[in-house]
Amino acid sequence: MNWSDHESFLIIYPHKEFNFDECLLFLGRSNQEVLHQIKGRNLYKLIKVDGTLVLFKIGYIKDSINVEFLNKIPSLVTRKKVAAYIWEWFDLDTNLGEFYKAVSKDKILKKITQDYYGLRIICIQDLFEALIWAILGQQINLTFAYTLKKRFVERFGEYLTFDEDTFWLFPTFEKISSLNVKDLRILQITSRKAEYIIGLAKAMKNGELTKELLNQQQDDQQVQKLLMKHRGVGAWTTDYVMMKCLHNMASLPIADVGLHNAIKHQLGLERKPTIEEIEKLSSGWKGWQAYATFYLWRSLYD
DNA sequence: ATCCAGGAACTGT
DNA sequence: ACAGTTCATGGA
Repeated sequence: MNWSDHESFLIIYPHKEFNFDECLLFLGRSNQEVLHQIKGRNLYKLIKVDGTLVLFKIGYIKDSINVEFLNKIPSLVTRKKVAAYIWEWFDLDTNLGEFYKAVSKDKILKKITQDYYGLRIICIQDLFEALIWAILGQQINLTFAYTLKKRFVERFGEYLTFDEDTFWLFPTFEKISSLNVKDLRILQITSRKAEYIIGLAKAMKNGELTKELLNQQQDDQQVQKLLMKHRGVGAWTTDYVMMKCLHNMASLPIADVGLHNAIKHQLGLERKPTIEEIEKLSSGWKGWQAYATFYLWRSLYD
C-alpha cells in the first residue's frame, strides 16, 4: 500500500494501470445504489472502523487518489485503516499490466481491455454483504435487485446524515440473524431468499462462517465446499463471492447470464454461448478469469 | 402480453 | 447423475 497521511486528508498512489473514471462509471451504474454516492467526479462513502462511523470523499488529482474526511478527523490508526480500505476497494494490489499482457491476443478481451483500460474489480469487502447481494440478485433483473437492496439497507442498516445527505451502512449479520422470514417478505424478498439470508446471518453470527476461515483454506475447492454448505449458496454465488470479496482472480461464474450476453454481444453471435463454448473461449484466461468476467460485465452497459 | 432476469433447491425419474 | 419444476416479481 502506497499512501501518505496529512491528517485531514490522505493521498493514495495507485499503480499506473488505474483509471478512476472507469471505476466511477461502474460504481455509478445504478441510480438506486445506497452504499455510496457520486457527485461530479467525487465519490462519497461511509464505513465503520472499530465502532466509529467515518465518512469520506474521494477524488482523483494528478495520478493520485485524494481522500478527504468529512464528519470528523479520525485517529491515525483509523486513517490508516481507511487507506487500506480504499486500497482494497479498488483492488490496487493486483498487477493489471499482467492481465493485459496475458489477454493481449484474446479475441474477446483484446478490445475491451483497451476500451476500459485501468478499470479494476470493485471489491465488496464485507463477506455478509457480498453474499446477500449475490442472493438478492439471483434470477431477477439487476434493477429490481437494486430496489430490494435499497429497501433492505434502509430498513435494517445504520446511517449518518451529513450536509442534508444520508449515507448508509450495509446491515450487520448480527441484526439480520434475529429476523423472521416475514420481516423480509414485507420488502418483497421471496420467502426462500429470506430463509437463505437469515440462515447465512445466523451462520456468521455463531462463527461457523467467517472471511478468515475462507482465507485460511488451502485451495479454491475447499473454499467452494465451505460456502456451498449453506442453503442458497450455489456455484454462481460462490464464484461471485470469491471474485468480489476474496480477490480470487481465477473465479469464473460460468453460468452467469450477464457473462453469456456479453460474450454473445462481443462475438456477434445469434444466440448465447453454451457452457462448453465458454470453457473453450476462457481457456486462455487462466489466472485472470475474474477480471475477464468483470470487463465483460462492464461491456454490457456501454 | 410475453419473455426473461448477474440461480438454487426441490422433486421425480 | 440428470432433467424438469418452483420460487415470485419487475423490467423491457
